[in-house]
Amino acid sequence: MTETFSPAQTVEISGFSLDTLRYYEKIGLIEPVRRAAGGHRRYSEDDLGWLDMLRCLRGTGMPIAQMQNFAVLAREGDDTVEDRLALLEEHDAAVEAELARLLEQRSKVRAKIEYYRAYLAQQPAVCVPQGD
Amino acid sequence: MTETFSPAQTVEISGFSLDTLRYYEKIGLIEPVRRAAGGHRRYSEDDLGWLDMLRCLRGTGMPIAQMQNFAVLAREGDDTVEDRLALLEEHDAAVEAELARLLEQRSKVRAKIEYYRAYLAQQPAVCVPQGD
DNA sequence: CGATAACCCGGAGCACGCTCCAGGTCCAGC
DNA sequence: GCTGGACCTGGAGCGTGCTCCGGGTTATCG
Repeated sequence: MTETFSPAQTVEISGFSLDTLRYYEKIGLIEPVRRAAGGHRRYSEDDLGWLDMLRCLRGTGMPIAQMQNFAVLAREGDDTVEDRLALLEEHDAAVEAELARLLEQRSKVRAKIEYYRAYLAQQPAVCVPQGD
Repeated sequence: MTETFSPAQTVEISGFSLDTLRYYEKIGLIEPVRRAAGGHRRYSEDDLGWLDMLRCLRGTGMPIAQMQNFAVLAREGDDTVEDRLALLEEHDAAVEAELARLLEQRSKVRAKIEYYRAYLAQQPAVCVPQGD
């Protein structure tokens, strides 16, 4: 066990591009990845788990800077679990707010759509000759 | 009637910054705004209505480029209503998809939160002396 | 009439989050 | 052994969407 994954496999699994993976490592979002003899990266299962976490956070709009805070805490060990939990809960609230905002804005867009539809219904087929 | 609004009022009402208003005008998202004698802008009620539309679109994540397409159609007159409707419907579908994505990702974040909570529950109060 | 605030313009700058590039190294298959 | 593809590095570049700056003009208020 303790399988490892090539960069290409990791791209495939994580959904991050190769460049993004290296970028994340460079800025400390990922701990330095183990290397094979020749210097090529070998991502561990733990790395993939962490990448999955990052995907969740990015996918819900967490800024890089905040993910960095989270990464620092994660690296400090088990006694930061409470802090991390707090950070996630705060983020969850932010996501909730964003969802609410989106829903509200969507309803406005839909109102505009209805408005256009009504316009078209009331002013039908401009090009159709009337009454022959 | 046919009230007009100063830039400051328009900022207040539209929620866009002064710079953003001028930027939008520059890139053609807004038609050239009428000016008072001295060259200061006077936004019309129509302008405000259009700004409200832009806010809906931006607020639901429509890229500037697409809003520009929309603006061009709007400027071409009433016989583009169908095209505009199609554009809005397409956008509405995109918003829908984005909402679905967000909801799914949120559930993953919440799963992580639960995981942390479980960890804390199982490993309670590290600092409390055990059994005196 | 003077001061202060609001506004004008063109253009530069910025924050974010990647993405691409050049010039090399490593490794798997024939 | 050689070739082609995957991978390495540091650093530059880019797309988006504003935001800020400097220097000047116009409006408002006491």
